Parts: sequence; C-alpha cells; structure tokens
Amino acid sequence: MTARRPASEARRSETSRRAILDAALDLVSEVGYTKLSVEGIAARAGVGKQTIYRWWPSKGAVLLDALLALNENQDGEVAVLPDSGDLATDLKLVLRATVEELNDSRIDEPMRALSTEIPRDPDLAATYEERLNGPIQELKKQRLRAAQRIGQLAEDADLDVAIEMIWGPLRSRWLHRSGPLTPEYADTVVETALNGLRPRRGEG
Amino acid sequence: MTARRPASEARRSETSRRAILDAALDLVSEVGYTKLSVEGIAARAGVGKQTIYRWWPSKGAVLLDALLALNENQDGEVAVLPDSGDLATDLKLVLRATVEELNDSRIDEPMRALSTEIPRDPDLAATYEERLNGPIQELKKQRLRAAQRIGQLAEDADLDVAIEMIWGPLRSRWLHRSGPLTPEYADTVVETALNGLRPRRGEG
Amino acid sequence: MTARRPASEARRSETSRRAILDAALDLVSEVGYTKLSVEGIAARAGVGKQTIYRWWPSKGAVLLDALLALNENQDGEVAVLPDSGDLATDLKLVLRATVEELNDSRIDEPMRALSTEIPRDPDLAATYEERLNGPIQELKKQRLRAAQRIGQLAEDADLDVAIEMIWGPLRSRWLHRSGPLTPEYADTVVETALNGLRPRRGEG
Amino acid sequence: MTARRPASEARRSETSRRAILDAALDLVSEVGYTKLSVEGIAARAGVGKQTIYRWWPSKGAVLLDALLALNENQDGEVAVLPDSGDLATDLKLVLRATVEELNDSRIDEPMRALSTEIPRDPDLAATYEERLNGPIQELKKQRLRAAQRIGQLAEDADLDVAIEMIWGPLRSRWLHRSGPLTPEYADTVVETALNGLRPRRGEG
DNA sequence: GGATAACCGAGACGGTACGTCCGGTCTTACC
DNA sequence: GGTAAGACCGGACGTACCGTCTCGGTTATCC
Repeated sequence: MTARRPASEARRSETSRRAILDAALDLVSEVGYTKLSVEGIAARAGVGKQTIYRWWPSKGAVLLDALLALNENQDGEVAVLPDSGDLATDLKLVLRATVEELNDSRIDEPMRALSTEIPRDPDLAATYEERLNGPIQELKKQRLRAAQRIGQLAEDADLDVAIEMIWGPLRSRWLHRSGPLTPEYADTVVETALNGLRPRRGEG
Repeated sequence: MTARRPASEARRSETSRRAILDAALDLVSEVGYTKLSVEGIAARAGVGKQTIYRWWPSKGAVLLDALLALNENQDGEVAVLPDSGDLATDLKLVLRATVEELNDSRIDEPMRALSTEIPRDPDLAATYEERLNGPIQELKKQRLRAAQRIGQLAEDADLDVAIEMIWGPLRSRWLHRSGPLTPEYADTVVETALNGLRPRRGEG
Repeated sequence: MTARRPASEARRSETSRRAILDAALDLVSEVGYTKLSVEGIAARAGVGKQTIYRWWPSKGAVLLDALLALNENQDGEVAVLPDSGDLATDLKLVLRATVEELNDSRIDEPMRALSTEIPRDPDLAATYEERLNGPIQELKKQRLRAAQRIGQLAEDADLDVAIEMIWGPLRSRWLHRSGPLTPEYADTVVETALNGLRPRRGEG
Repeated sequence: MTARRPASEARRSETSRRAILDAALDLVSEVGYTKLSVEGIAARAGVGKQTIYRWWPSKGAVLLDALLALNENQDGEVAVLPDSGDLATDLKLVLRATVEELNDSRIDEPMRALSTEIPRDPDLAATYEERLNGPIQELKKQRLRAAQRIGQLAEDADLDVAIEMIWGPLRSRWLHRSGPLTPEYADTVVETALNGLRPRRGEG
C-alpha cells in the first residue's frame, strides 16, 4: 500500500500525510470549503504549511486526495459495476448506493467542494479526471456496453449521453439541494432514463 | 426601466450601477471568478468599495445582477417557451438556442462562475432561484404540461426529472467542458430523453 | 504638533501611529532587535500589518520614528549646544548628558538597534541622516566653529574629524560594551581629544 | 596547517570547510549580509545544511572564520606593529594599510557584516574578541606603550581611549560611508589625535 | 433657496490568508 | 561518524482582499 507511492517520495512522512488529509476532511465539514484554508489545515494537522505546499498545489488537491484515501480505506474496491443480467436492476442498485454515499456527511461536504472547485481549476480537473472520474466513467461504459450486447440498451446510444441521463439527475439534485435524495428517486430516474419521457406505447 | 427599482433606491446612482455591472462582467472574463475581487470591480468601475457593499452582499450577487441586466438588454424577453404543437421540435429549438448562448463568451464565464458559486452560497442560491432559475423552471414546466395534455409526454412523468433529463446533459457537458457544445448534441439529447435508452420496440 | 504632518496623511490614525511606536519601543527592549518583527509590533499594537507597511518601509524605520517621537515628547528641544565660552566645559556637559541618555534603557536598546541597522540599509541611513544625525551634526559644528573663532580650537581642524575625536570614543564604548559609561569617562575623552595624545610641553 | 585543528575534528572534511568559507565570502559580497542565509551558503558550497550547523552556530560565525582564513592565507602575519622609533610615522603607515584593506571589496563587505552583527550577538562578540580583536588590540597597546617609554605619548594616557582616538575615526567613516577613505585622511587623523584639537602653542 | 440627509469617491483600518523563505532539527543512505 | 540531501515544524515575510469605517464633496429632496 505504502509501496504504491513512487520512489521520489521515499522520504515523505506518512504520519504528516495522514494528518493533513484527516484535518482537511474534518475542517471542510466544520467550516465549509470557502472558509477552508491551507493555513487552517496545517494548524489542525500540526504540520508546517510548507509540508502541504510541497506535496499539493491547492486546498482542492488536498481534498481530492483525502477523498481518494477515504475510498482506499474501505477496500475490496469494486473494480466493476454489478452485472446480474438485468440493466435496470443493476443501475437501481448502483444509484441507491450512490444515494447513500451522498447522504453520508463524511463524503457529502468534500465531494460538494470538489464539484464546485473543479470547473474553476483546470489542473484540479485534470487530476480528478485521471484519478477518479475517468476510471469510474470507464466502468460505467463497460456495464452499458454489456447491456447493449444483450439488447437491453439501444445499440446506437451515445454512452456519454446515456451516462449523463442516468447519473446526472441524481448529481444535480444533490448539488443544488433541489430535493431529497431517496432510493425511490434513484429508481424513478433509472426508469425514466431507460424508458424515455414519451408515453409508452400499449400502456393503458 | 429605471422606474422599476423601488423608491428606497431613488437616490441610487444609475451611472455607478451600470459601471459596476460592466466592470464585473469584463473582469470575470479577464481574470476568472476566483481572482475577481470587489476591490478590483470598484477600481475598474471608478467607484468606492462601499458603493458596492451598499447594494450587493457579495461578488456573486453583483455577477448575478450583471447577468440579469444582460438579458434585459436583449429585450423582447421570451415570456414563454415556443409551442408549435410538437414537443421534440420545440425542445431542439430551445436547446440549440441554449447552445449558442453558452458558446457566447460574454455569457459563458459569468454563468460558469455563478454555477459554481451557487452551491456554496445559500443566499446567492435563493436569489438565483427567485430571480432567474425559478421563473425559467416554471416556463419549462408549463411547456411540458402542455405536452402531457396532448399525449406527447407521459402523464405520470416527474417534471423535475424530465427537465433534468432534457436540460441536464447540455449543462453538464458545458460546465465540465467534457465535449463540444453543438446543435447536433442538442438534438441527440432531446431524442434520447424522449425515447429513452432502451432499444425501441419494432425498430429493425 | 499634529499639524506638522503633511496633508497627504490627513486621514492617518494618530491612535494607531502612537500604538505602533510604543509597541516597537516596548518590544525591542523585551526581545531585542533581531527578534523584533513587524508582525509582533502589529500584534502588540492591536493593528493590522498593512497599517505598518503603509507608512514605514521596515522595522528599522518604525524604530527611528519611535526614537524621534521620544525626543519630541521631552520638549524644550535644545536647538543649540550650550556655549558658556569655554569649550571643554561645554563638551563635558554635553557628553555627560549623552552618557546619561545611553544609560537610559528606554533609549539604549532602540538606539543600539538603529546603529547596527543603518550600515545595512541605505534607505534607513538616508532617513537617519536627514532627520536625526544631520541636524545634530550641524549643531556640533556650529559650536566648534564658535570655539575656533575665539581660539579654543585649531583654525585648520577638520570639523568632521574633530567631532569623531570627541564623540566617537563614547559611542564606540557604548556600542561594543567595552567598558562602563561614566561621567568621568566623558571628561577623559574631552581632555584627550582637545589636548592630544602627545606629552604636553612644559608639563612636569 | 590542517594539523592545527584539534583531534575532535579529525574526521572533519577540509574540502567542505573551505567550500563553505568561500561560498560565504562570495555570497555576502553578492547579496549582502541581510540576505545571506545558511541555506544559501550550503547550496552554493554543495554541502548539507547540517554540515554548517555542526561546526558553526550562526552565519556570522561562518563569516568570522572566513575572514580569519583570509588573513591566514596572506601569510607572514605581522605579529607586531612596526616600530621605527617615530610613533606618528608608524601610525600613518598602519592606518594607510588599513585604508587599503577597507577599500578591498573582498574584505569590505564581510567586515562590515561582522561589525554590525557583533553588537547584536554576544556569542559572536566573544569569539571575535578572542580570535581577532583582542590580539590586535594587544599589538596596538604594545606599540603605544613603547611610545610612552620614549616620551612620544603622554604617560598618563588611557590606552583604550588613545586607540579609539587613533583608529575610531577611520572605522566610523568607513562604516557609515560618511566620506572617502584616503591615505591623506589617515594622516590627518593621526596628526589630530596626537596633537589634539586645541590650537598649538607657538604656532603662528 | 437653504438645510439636511443619503449617496458618492476615496482610501485607512483591523483582520485573515496567501504562497514563500529560512531557521534549526531530524532522518536516510552513502562512504 | 561525518557527509549530501532534503523533509519536517515553525515563524515571519510582504501582499492581496475582506468588510467596516470615516472623510469631504456632491446631489436632490423637503421645508
């Protein structure tokens, strides 16, 4: 696990790294991202500011690492989305899990912070894409391609649009707090995305 | 136009107000929202800082007003979404217009700034909801309800979900710059949202 | 007295200015010049750092002003050196006063600080020359010229050298703590400087 | 030469020591004492910071050693001041040599640095006194005592005052750059110190 | 038409945080 | 055990803005 980090970081203090990530998570929950400061993180972590600037370019980057570390802890990392043979069932399962995650205050605040910082900071966006969003996006596409192969998803569907259709509404409602995040909402979104908004032929 | 502002603002300097909004728009395009500062706006507008703080609570609020003023200028304000009788056609029209708007650099930066600031600032979010998003959301719902009445949209569809399905993907691609905003993309999204992701029965 | 400051400083807070000068004097005595910091002065004075940087270029400049302010307080400022008609008597008087001043802990530390900072900082040196040393030097020269006129000082004496001869030893012993500063020492220096080091002709 | 250092320093790297002293001299001339840093010296010398802190307590101490090393190089070290039998002649000779030394940019900056650091740092002052100033002071006193013995200097003269009278003005003019350092100035000072400021009896 | 009060520009003020430099200590790997 | 390298905690630097607060100098109503 530690060995994963490259040789150039051989002398890096694992203690300080953990303290910084923990402090960042704690503080962002306590005071919000806007009032989160590198100075504050350093103080809370009992660390010199330089130790943060040496390894991260911004408070957003610290937070991204903190979030990644959070995932690594609850290991057995899902390397793949579930595939029971039925797309709708699986998507509901996944979205319900996402609902739970976004309702987890440990994740909610830092994730919200990242979501609003990424469009402002191209460097952070690139890292986020590479380390977090990209891989996840690929998993989603794999699952959708499997569905295409067995005729559960239109063959000519644009997968990026499809992903947006499925995961977008949840994310949007969460980010703008425009409604409660419930398992039922997850189900509704999946059904609507798959079936479309038109009245279903032969219904009623 | 000026008369629209309440009596309490009778003594307010229209010159300063315009200068501030213009300066805000100019600066946010030049330096980005993060480096935009009340101090900078005041300097650029040739105005005292207090004149800004007297009328707006934050730089975000200034920008919101600036954006609203921008809309008021290009008058003939569409008080309603087009209704040709065919929902798909109308939605494509509207989304193509949105595509053009979001490609307009005059609007792009301030809009992006607001989009990332709103989830961080409840007060700004409330104002945004009341002055800009709420009314627009209502127009969209009206158009969708009309479609429901003539059987072009499922009667049991959750309109909030529907709106997210239709307008979400465009907004998301724009905000994260995850692909080009083209008229064709607008069309694809409308079709996908209406028809759903499942293979259409009897197709092929 | 306050009116002496130029119009450009009309809005300057006299309260803050006094607090800063007082804090600087207190701190330099407590912790020494090396550990004196602008940050520390600001904190002690209950003032923002910018308020110091707005009006002074360095901690040395603050200290110089503090010292000048100290002199202004004990008014009745001697605009001229005493002239009783006898040079030796007057010089002893003046040097004994200097001895007392340099033994005053209120003056000792800041003066010592300035003395070591001036050779390092040309800007500070210029200000010091203009505001403090220059005028004093002029007074000394006036007194010595008077002595020349009545034959108590060699007509061809270089006044700069003369001043160094008279005031230098005291200053040197003080700066390097190479011996106690006593009235007797002052007298010895005056006698030696006036009579020279050679054996006096006809003595003994 | 190397053997002069005590046994405890047996393992000390002479290469590093030289590199540090050279780097210190170079840097103090380039950037001035204030901006001279242990970090900078280490980097320039290609040496670890610890190697400096192991052997010297401060940047001032390094500089003092560097200066001492400089003297040791131009060997044939004058263990005694010249004594031709005429004090005035000898003093002029010595002061003219000092003038030349102080005009040497290789010596000027580090010496100036030391001169301003010593009154701030008692430890450095002690070392300076022991290693450099003390011995020199003793040489001066020896020469002056010899002069007293043959009636060229007043028998009751305080030698410390005498030294200050003779060497002080030069040092002061140099430190405060209050005038050019010339051989003529050296001569004037010697004459004035010996003869005193009073008009000479029987002149004219 | 003279008082008066809100608005305005300017910018000083007490603060917070920035991102950097360096101090002095400690650790690692080499020789 | 000395050394090069450099991470570490900490303190201060000088700067940028925050949001509040005078300060005079216009307006622009209202008596």
